[in-house]
Amino acid sequence: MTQPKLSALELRIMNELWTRGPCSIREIHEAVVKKDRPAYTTVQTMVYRLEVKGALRRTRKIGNAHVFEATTTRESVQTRLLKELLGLFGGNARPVMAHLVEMGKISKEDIDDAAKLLRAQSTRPERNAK
Amino acid sequence: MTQPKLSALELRIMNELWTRGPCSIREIHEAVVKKDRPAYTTVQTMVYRLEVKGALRRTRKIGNAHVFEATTTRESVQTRLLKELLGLFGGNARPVMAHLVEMGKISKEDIDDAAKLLRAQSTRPERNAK
DNA sequence: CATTGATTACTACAGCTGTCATAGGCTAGG
DNA sequence: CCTAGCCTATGACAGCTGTAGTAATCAATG
Repeated sequence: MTQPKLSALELRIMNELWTRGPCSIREIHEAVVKKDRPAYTTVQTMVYRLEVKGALRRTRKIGNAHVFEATTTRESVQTRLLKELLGLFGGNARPVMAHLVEMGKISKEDIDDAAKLLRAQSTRPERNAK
Repeated sequence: MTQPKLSALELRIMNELWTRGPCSIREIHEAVVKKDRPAYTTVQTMVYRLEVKGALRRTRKIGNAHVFEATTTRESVQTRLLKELLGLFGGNARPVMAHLVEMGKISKEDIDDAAKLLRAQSTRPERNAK
């Protein structure tokens, strides 16, 4: 795997980069701090670790501050997470969907949409399954 | 939260208890060892920690061996995991389903089934959503 | 150029996870 | 009753996460 597995807080940080585009530690901190309150240097540490893991990189400087940008896509990370979850659900998507419905997280439109996607895909080249 | 949050290996162990019912450490170990190979005492340690966390308990002894049984349900743990994942997906189930389709993990039947569940539910008392 | 305020770079550390070894206790077989 | 073997109870430890303090640096301002 190219993907080095990210922790919860690391994910929160990556989320900011994914939604806002490249930003400084200050910006990430301010965004993240709304939900919870890690100190500035805590965010900084995490960013450094993400850099070491290769999930982001420094692009340029503004003043003496670095600007960071994601080098992994949200998609790929989400896919990996979902795979992991599926494993814990016995590899079967059905209980996942059942839970989503049960939790009131799925609307009719969501389902129609998924059905549409599925149809579109089945007429398409082989997707892996396993 | 009553749920103390379980790690990957802890989940694997709970899975055995959930599917097989009460069993001894030896049995859990033998089941878990097929996939990977943690030593017997590694499983033992995990079981003890799960006991401390209150996710399982000792029910009786066979010879000098204890028999353990889950005290949390698979459902509740799955729900919690899914909530966590949803958070990382921005609280929205749609990208989750899209990914599942994309990964070839969802069949037409799965979708129909979910739709059925949804209909059944919508005629039913208020489920939380939010 | 000297001061000040922000930013970086580095260090530290505690709790959780996964990993197991070891020592001692108990059961079953002879 | 004694011994072999399984099981339990503990202890240890390294790596990862989250947390943050501190010292050094840099840039801008007067």
